[in-house]
Amino acid sequence: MESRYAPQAVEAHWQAAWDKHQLYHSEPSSQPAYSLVMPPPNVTGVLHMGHVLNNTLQDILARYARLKGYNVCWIPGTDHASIATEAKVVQRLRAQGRDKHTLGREAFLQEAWRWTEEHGGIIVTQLKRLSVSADWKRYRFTLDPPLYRAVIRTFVQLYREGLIYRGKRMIHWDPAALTALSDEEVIYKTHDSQLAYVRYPAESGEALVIATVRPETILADVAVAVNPHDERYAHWIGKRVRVPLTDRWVPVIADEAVDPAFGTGCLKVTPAHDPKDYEIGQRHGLLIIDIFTPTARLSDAAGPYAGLSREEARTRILNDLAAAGLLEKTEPYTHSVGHSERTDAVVEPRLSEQWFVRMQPFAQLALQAVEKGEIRLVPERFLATYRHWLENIKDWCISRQLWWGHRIPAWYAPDGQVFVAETEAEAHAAAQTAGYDPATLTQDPDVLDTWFSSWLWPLSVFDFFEQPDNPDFRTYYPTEVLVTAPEILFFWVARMIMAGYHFAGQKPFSVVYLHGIVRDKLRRKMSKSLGNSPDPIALMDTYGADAVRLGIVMSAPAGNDLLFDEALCEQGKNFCNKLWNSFRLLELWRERATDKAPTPFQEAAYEWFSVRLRALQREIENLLREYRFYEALHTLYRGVWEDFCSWYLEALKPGPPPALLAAVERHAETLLQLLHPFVPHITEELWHGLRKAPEHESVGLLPLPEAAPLQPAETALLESVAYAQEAITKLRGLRQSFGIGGSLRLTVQTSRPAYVSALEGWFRHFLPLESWAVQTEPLQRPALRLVFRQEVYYAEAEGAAEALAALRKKLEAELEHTERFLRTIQAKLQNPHFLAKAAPEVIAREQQKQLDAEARRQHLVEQLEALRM
RNA sequence: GGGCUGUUAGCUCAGUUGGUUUAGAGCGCUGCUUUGACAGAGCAGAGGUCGGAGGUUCGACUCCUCCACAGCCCA
Repeated sequence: MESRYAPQAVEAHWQAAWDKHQLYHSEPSSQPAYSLVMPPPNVTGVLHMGHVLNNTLQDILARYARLKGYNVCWIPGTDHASIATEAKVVQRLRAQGRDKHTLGREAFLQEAWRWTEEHGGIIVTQLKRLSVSADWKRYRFTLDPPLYRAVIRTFVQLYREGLIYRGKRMIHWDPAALTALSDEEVIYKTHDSQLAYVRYPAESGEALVIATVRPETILADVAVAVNPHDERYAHWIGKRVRVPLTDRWVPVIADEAVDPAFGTGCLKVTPAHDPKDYEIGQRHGLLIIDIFTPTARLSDAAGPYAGLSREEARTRILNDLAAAGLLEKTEPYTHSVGHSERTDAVVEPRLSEQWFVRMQPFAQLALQAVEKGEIRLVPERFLATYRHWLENIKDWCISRQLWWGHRIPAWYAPDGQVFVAETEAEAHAAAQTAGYDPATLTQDPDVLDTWFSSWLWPLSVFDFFEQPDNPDFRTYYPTEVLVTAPEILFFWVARMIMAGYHFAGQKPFSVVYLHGIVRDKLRRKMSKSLGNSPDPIALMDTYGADAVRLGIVMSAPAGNDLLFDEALCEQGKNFCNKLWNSFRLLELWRERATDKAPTPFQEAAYEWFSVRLRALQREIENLLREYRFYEALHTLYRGVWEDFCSWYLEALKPGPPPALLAAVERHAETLLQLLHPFVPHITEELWHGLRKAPEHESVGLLPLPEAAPLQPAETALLESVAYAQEAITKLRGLRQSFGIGGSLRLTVQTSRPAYVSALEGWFRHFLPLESWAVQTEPLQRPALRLVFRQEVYYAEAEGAAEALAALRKKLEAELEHTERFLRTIQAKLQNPHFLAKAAPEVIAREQQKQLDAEARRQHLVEQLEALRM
């Protein structure tokens, strides 16, 4: 073995081997199943740190479940990402001087498929580089024929159940992608803008002043509204004002929706371009003037302003208002503006004919499941957000004016009659029956929101819609846990829950683990433009995939956003190296093993670590059961570095004889198993080195039995060894700070000589000791003293005499601390309220503390006395 | 504007139902050690009046209220 661990070749080797032997392929069996579905990344995406986090956590769960003997089925897949992919294809066409519409639907889809094939394999390869132990044989893509059919089938079903409808509604319009968006696809960003105060003249010559951030929509005004309770404007109601820059007269109306506190308390009503205004318009039967084109330029309805962009029109209109003396003032104003999640274009509220899912009935299902505890959110605090969203849910706009995706299975007759059916033939037949000529039918050109296929994911990957009772579905559904980011709790998680209950009558998963967003160490979101988003592949090339996995988990405390720092990968790499070298030491011992019997201390150390390892395993397993990945790793990290390397292996030096070594190697093997979910490659390599197992066997598939609970005697053993280790550390500190080089003659004064004597081996091994004595009486000679717990350690050594003065300072400081502590305890014990109200065992504990502290003070005082001699 | 978190060592975080002796860890920092598994290391050390102000309680990092600051989600 080399003295430095080089991950690259090792990782490549094991990845290939696992793949070749299909270690992670699952078939239904009598073993209990543990299944999970991967949140499918965009098919044409590239791996970023968010994927690394998401998939590492799932991989840890999957590998851990295998150790515990489950039949683990982890379904990987990718998402067609309708709008994102289409945007990229359109962009490429544009670069080639072509465009979607002249190309036509069929040719465009061919382009899109070509794009998908070119870029689709990249992320899969990258996930494998990270060593995602998914069942790649079961890879699914949301446009695969069975999944496509599932989408169509559920659309038809919901339509027939009256849960899908078509209607003219105000939706968010993306003027760049030229499509409708769902509420969830709109991202609000703060904008610094201008609030313009505009005069609307009345016939009387008076004028109403209205504050607006969107003066360009003045041209679409059809009324002015005030709050009915607003006395300032009571006499205006029913009068008419002229819309500035036009000669259109509009009524002043009263509506509760007007906020009297905003601006001047008057609202210009533009039903075509604002959702709130739309509702006011509906209530008052106002007409609708639409002045925008689909690309959000001003249309012919805007007269002289036709052809301008929103921004240009805003500037021009402000100028014209000023010139006409109708602009009272402008003031700076900060507000939130909706942007398209995918194109970042400022969205425009737009009235249009779209398909919607009625969400009310679904919301009930999704809320109940979580509130009744059938599905658990981790961390739990997301329940509040989840509930709030579901209680205020609006219907889901599912049609998109795009081509890449699942095409809406609706056909229209020339008079607008709709026929929804799974196939064109069925639609034609239905039309025929209804007395229409099938030849005149045209299919809806739109496709469905990407999430309309994603919400079926846990069902469709197991072919539920094709064969509801198939063995895969029966075995693997519901899945165990969904690991994802909170930002898609509504987009996706809630809707999967709805779909699970509605279509299959069962939850899709039992636990939702929500991890944070990966940020840089300055808390900034990772983004390409900031250049603060490291390329995971480059990181893996530098540090190794195991180290990157450690790095990302070490930066991930449960539930919070995580601050990723490349230094953590370095730390991960160092940890791998440490682990590597500990196995090198075992190998060295194996080569040099002699037939001598183990020393009593080696046996004692072995006994100790046997218990310590069990305690560690129990701790780690408890933490993993609670999805506390970081803490589980941290426990393991310290267990390896401190307990295993610094104490156990050190204690066994210069090396155990073969029989004991074999037992030590079993300890090492258990450690490898515990580590395997976090660092699969190095553990596999070390295990094969240790066991010389054939390539198709894996430490990750070696059963890991439950660790037995600790008996009281075992807990006491751990406690006493921890005591010895702490005392040894303090004595080493004493030696270091007083510059003592040689070995110590150690005398321990104690009231519990048996307890201390049992630990002699540890002191002898870890401190250079010349002699060791345990007694109940104080030492009468001058010596270095350490007062630790109930004992006094007297250390005599060459050169110690000179250090006595320095020791006095240390003891004095300690005495002061002890006295301060004692005073607080005494105050407590003299407080009659405390004695009257505190529980007896609490009082007893405080009294014991007082006794201990008094004894320690006594020791310290005596030591100081002795030093003055 | 509505809702939800958080504020503990230089940084990132633990701290289980209020009472374990001076509130813990990792990293970083300081000093010593180039000792035979590992300098990608070893050994030790320093460092915090638990955001502020009140309150409840015999007792508060822990419970309550208010304030300040930071962040997230939603409109």
